Amino acid sequence: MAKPIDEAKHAAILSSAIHCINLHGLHATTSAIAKGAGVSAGTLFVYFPDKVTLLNSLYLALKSEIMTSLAHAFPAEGTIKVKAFHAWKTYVIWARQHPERRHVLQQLMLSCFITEEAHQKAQAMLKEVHDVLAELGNSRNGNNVAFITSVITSLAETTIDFVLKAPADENKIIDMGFRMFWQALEISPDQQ
Amino acid sequence: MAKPIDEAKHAAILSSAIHCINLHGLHATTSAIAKGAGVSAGTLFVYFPDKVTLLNSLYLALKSEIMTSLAHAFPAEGTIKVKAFHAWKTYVIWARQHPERRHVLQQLMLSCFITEEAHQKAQAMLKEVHDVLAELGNSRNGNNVAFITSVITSLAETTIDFVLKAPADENKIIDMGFRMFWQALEISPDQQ
Amino acid sequence: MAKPIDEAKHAAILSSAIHCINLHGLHATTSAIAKGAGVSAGTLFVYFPDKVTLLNSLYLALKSEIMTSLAHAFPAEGTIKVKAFHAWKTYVIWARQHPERRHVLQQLMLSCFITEEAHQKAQAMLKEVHDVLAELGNSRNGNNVAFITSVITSLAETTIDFVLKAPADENKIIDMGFRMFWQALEISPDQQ
Amino acid sequence: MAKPIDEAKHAAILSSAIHCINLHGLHATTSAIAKGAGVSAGTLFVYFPDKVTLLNSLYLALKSEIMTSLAHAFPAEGTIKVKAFHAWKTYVIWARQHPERRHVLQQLMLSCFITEEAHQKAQAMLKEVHDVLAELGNSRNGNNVAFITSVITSLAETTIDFVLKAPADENKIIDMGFRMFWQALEISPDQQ
DNA sequence: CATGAATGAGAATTCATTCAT
DNA sequence: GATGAATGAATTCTCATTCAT
Repeated sequence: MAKPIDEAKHAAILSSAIHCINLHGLHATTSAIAKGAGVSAGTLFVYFPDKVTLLNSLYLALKSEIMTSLAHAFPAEGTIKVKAFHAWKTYVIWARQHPERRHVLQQLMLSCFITEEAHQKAQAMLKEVHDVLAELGNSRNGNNVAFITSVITSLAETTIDFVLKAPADENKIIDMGFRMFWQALEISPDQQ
Repeated sequence: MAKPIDEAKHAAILSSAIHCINLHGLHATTSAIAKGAGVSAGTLFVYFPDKVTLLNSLYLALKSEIMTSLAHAFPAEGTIKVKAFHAWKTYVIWARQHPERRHVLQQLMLSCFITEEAHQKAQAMLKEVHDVLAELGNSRNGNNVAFITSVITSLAETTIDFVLKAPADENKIIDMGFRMFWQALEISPDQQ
Repeated sequence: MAKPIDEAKHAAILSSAIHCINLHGLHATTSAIAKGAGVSAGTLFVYFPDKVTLLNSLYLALKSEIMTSLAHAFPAEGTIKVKAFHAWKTYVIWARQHPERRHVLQQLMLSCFITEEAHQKAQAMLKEVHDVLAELGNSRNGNNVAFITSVITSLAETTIDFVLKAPADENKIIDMGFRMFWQALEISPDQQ
Repeated sequence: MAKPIDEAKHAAILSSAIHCINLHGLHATTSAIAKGAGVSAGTLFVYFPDKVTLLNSLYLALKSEIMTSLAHAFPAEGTIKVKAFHAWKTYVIWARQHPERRHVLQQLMLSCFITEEAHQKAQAMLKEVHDVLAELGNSRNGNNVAFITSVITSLAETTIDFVLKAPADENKIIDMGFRMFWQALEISPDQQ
């Protein structure tokens, strides 16, 4: 790779970017990010050609981290419900552990800086999860996989918001959210 | 008595802000907003003391618009399910009709510019809707009104995303989303 | 005169200008001055064509006020020392009573806004005082009237500074300052 | 180690500020000052965080320069009159050589931009001179050191004004001013 | 005349990016 | 590669002045 030598600096810059963007939004300045990473303003541009590229890299890094979490200890042999619960719980816990990363990711997803290419790479990484959801979707609701995916995501987001507000009830809320999600899937396509 | 303050200009600035922020995010410049509203750069600051105040006003204006839509033709005499469906459908259709307003509102809600005071004013405006949701929450799931509110909101957001992608299926998707939501509420607090 | 009708407004604007400039220097804005005078931003420009003219008018008004004070109860029949003490005391007391006017006058005199014409008009107003000083100068130090004038002024300014710091000792300081001034004049032009 | 911070540029900015403020008062713009110093608008803010800090730095730089002049060739072994004459002459000549610096210093001293801290730092620098004046004050007029200080300063200012108007008579005026000052000190506290 | 909204040319300051060291 | 001073276009906001009401 043409990547510069010091992998640690690359990571430090992304990590500092998370911290700065969490606090100041996408207005976070490159020099603040550089300072937070312990490098000079100029060095940041050795690792990332410009700020937009940095933001896209950060977006992919965060998405990738979530994917890695989901892949870990994945119950490949379990029932579909077990798989779904694994994904659900993993995501909620990741977000609980890293609320600032989630906040940054939300801002990046809404921003006009993320390129179509980055969106597609992120999509590709989701493949494994997508397969589980496809299985779910197929077994339940016609072929509306994309819709199911979005519903699970948004219910998960809501669950996370509440876990963050009431950490003590984490397990209770995770369960309750998952039950709502599971129940939601019980509809039949033609039911009124 | 000089030129009286021009309500139309106030509205034009907010409207231009929606357009600019939709395209360029919160980086949208005040001078672009002013130009889009057909006023000079300085005039914007006659109507809003500074950019942050403009953003907060915009936030409240959008929230207020949604509330007005919901209040219109509200089935005060209907069953709880009828009321909930009215709210659901109204919101989804508003967002379908004004995707750029929704996008701007999402960005504002994530941004660090909205003051606590504005959040509280918005909350207060939601009172009517909140009451419906409270009724729902009480009749179903213990007292978890806040959680129910968030779930309905997030499911609605997801529904909107899909309506925007497939406008032809609008009614089908609205129904499907609402059924998922309704079904989700069927869980009992102690169910495993 | 082409002057607009309301003499009271003219005065109110000058009075407000004194207050504003005392607090914020020559950066004081015309709209702040107008508001302080109880008139609208536009009305100020009915009475003064522009800000520079306002500042020059203010300069002349303050100089004129001092002249009026000096002329009042002037001991035309007294000895030269009596006349000088009258002038000295009158000026010091005016400044003690109106420290903000003195502060504004100092700023105006240093500023680059006062026209040569205004300076000359002020000079002309001083004629009476100038005559006393000329008499002083002639009786003592050759013809160095201008220098004497400056010396008396600067000693007076210093005296004022101290009266303002220690109002209780006003009379003592006024006397002490005057004695220093009088003593200073005792030099002979060729003395070493 | 990148470009080291350029002391010459720092000085050039202060020097340009003197020139601009002399001509246009404290309204002198930062960009005019930057241009005059041969640096870009942004560079000025590398050396001074904001305009007010620049003005305070300039104030201290000018005061410091005067102090350095006074300290140079100070007749530490001379009589009190010799010391006083050294101070007097040094100051008058400095002002004659740098009338624009004196004009700027006068404006800064009257302005509302100079912080209390800067005033105190300037005061501290004056210590040596203050000691001479204290000696003067004590030997003559009770303990009125502060008053004596002010008198000498104001007489010096007057002297400078006249030297600037008639450079040919410089020495004559310096002597005459000093004799007036010296004579002024001859008063006894209780003399009428 | 009085008003104050409208104007737009600046003003101070920021910041992504470059480049000499 | 690393540094951080230098840059200057861009940005928010100000304010003397005008003019429609």
